[in-house]
Amino acid sequence: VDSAQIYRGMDIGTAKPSLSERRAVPHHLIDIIDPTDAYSAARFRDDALRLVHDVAARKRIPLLVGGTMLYFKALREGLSELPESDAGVRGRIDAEAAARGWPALHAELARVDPDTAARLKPNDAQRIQRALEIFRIAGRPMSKLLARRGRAELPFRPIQIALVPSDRGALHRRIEARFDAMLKEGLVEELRALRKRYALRSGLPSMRCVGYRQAWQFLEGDIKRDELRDRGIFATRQLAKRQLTWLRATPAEPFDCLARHLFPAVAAFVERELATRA
RNA sequence: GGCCAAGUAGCUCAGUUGGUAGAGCAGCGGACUGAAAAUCCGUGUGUCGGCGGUUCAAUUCCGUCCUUGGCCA
Repeated sequence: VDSAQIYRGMDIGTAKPSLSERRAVPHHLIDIIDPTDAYSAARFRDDALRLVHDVAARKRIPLLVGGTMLYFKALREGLSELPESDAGVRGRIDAEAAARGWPALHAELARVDPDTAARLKPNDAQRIQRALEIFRIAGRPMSKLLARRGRAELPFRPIQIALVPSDRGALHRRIEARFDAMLKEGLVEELRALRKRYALRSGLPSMRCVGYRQAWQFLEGDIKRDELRDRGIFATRQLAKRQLTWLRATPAEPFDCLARHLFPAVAAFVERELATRA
């Protein structure tokens, strides 16, 4: 469950598991698309359901690991039936936004889909674009389509475990060390090579990933080396904070007796983690 | 040792022709349905370096001391 490790060639900045780790435990949904392409929550849900089925059929236990919380939510709760994204429609909306500004498109959305416009801010480019895209393709407002709940029932019972850092300062120190290590391993050089191999643009989802966005700015000469380090660390911290916001909004379930019985090793791990905390 | 400049929010700085101050970044909180490591929203009391003086009133003017940087010895 990771929206960054899907990209081929983006190894250092996405902290992909090493080859030996992948040999010890088979990993999935890594290196599945080129950095020029885009993935989606819907594709993730389909892929994840298929893989869980396959793994279970081999009498193994599927572990869903990662921090892309929207993907978890899409898997758990399902998605409504909405039209897929369309590059042509998005291109036209982008052009209109460049000319008139997003608040103008927000006002336009308010005319065709007042409910969705009411919950979106006038500057939320991405969501305004999506809502307009849906209306133009489907001819119906997004709010109406969302009213029909997607099929949510899962063919398995997920046991959810989240480790929330108890010391924000320690988290920040680890993030700093992590980004320094990535720079040392050659994050900038990796991106330089990727730019030669693929026709990349700064607006691509892959190039907006934490670390790659800042390394791109560095290669363009927009920022200096120390700014690359600072901004990479800032962006990682902010991502971690958003993930914590998701976790707080996710109702906690007790790690119950059945889970302990089924997964004694996981139970032991959780107990050890809890024991190290005050 | 002398001269000059600077000391204001965690950082970089603005500002107050005297009525106790504000931006960017960071941080913190929140939202989240096919781009989500994305996108967006909210949130700023800090001995305005210390001490003293002038004044109804000083962060602002004056004196002095401290710190930092530069130049001269």
